[in-house]
Amino acid sequence: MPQHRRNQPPGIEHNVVTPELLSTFPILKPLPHETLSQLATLSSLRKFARRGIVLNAGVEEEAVCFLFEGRLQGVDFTIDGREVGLYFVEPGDFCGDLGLFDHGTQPEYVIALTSAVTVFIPMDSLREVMLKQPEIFKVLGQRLAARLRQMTRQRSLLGLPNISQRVCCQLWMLLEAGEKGGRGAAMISNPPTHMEIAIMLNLSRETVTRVFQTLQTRQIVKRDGPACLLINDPDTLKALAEGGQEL
Amino acid sequence: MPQHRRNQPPGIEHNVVTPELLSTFPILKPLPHETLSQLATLSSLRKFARRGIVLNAGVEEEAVCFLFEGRLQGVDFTIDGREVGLYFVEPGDFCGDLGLFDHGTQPEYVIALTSAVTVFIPMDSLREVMLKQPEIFKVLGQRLAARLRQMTRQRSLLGLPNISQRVCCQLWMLLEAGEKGGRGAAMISNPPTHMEIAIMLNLSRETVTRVFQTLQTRQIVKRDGPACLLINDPDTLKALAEGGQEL
DNA sequence: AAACTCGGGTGATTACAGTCACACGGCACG
DNA sequence: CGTGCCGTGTGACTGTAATCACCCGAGTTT
Repeated sequence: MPQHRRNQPPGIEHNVVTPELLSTFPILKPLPHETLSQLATLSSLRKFARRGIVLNAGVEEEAVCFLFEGRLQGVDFTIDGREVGLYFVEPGDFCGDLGLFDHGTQPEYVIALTSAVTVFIPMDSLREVMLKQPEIFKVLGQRLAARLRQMTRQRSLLGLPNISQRVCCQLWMLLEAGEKGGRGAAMISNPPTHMEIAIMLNLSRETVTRVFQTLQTRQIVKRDGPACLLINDPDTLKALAEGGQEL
Repeated sequence: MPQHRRNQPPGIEHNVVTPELLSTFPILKPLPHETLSQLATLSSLRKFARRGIVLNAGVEEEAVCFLFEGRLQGVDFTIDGREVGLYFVEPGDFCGDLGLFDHGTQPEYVIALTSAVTVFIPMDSLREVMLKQPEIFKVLGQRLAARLRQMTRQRSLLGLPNISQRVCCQLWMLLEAGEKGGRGAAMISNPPTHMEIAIMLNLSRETVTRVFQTLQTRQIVKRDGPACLLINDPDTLKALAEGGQEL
């Protein structure tokens, strides 16, 4: 955890969940203080090391996981044990919310990509709150819809027969998700490792590395330390992503 | 449309939507008759020929599509024009409901696999109804969750490196979706064509055909006319799907 | 300082699925 | 009736990504 946390909410250092901590999450913010207090007493703060398992697939998770710090990833495993990357969770966001809607089991694993600080709010209490507060229900529905859209996009990515195009497309999506920056140059901070990209795109790590190599020699992207990937030439990247240009 | 429709609800032959027709859809059934009548006056009956485009991607669809008869498929296209199969819609089900939650655009196309009869209900009226009837809202949320689960499963299918395993897994899922039947034999009615399976699994049509050939010569499956696929040996199919056996 | 791990980089080899080309039967349709 | 389309079946060829094996450097642990 290299970067400093500024304005650290109370509670973190004592492993205690305060209403203030909860209210740092956009979706919980509109809740009345009283509700937050009640939720806070039921919630627990949990920290995970890199590669730690945050949510287990298959079991009926009894809590929704709110990410305060770090980065998580939803992953699944094929029957033969291959890892499949599904989505990322960034600070302020949450995961494991599917059970809120249908009482079903968590469909995929969620693991910590970096060490992470999370708040677990019991599923049933949150569900109660959500049913009483249509506003929250609505927002949760929107999030669900957004995830479905995202999965659809990702799925169509996998349909691309050209491998470099697939990688470039993924890079482009990562760029869109992060800050776009000004014309002519952009960057992706804390980019996924080659391995992580590979499991998202059904590729081998080596193949991803090779694509990155050509992207680098062609000056389209550039590594700037381990936590930053510079996109020197977003236009060309876009062209590659859309198949308007071959690598 | 070879098979006879028994108990045809009123309205179909006059291209008029009646409340009774609407109430044949499970999700609308609990609604009071008055609400149904109102929705009915706003709705329209639309028929599609095979390969007809039911919902367009990108545009903000102004209606949710309820399928009365036939079969639809959600499809997407990659940037380079390849078709990507996403999911099926069976009679009694609906599609294009994502906009109900987030007012966004329809993420994927929906096309008719057979000639189809549908009812289009304006999105905004349905949204109003849903917000007034928490019961409906809840069911819609459940459906959304179910689709997310289904997409996740399908995504992990695509991660399988062994092609025959992928096909067998898909067959197994189709089998689960339909009627299971007794031990020792089962069937899939109206199975997708090889081409349709191929675009669902990111394969070429020929490859799917070849897998089917070996499945047939090994007596695991058997064609019974164009509308039925017999699964002689579900156990072996399952073993193949789970990688316990090589083809 | 040695011994790790982890992320990245590279070459040689090879299996294997895509592509192309064509053939065949069924069925709808004028 | 012939014509055309559609779904399926097959062979030959080939491009290409996976695999394996290895190397390197930067951090960390001990």
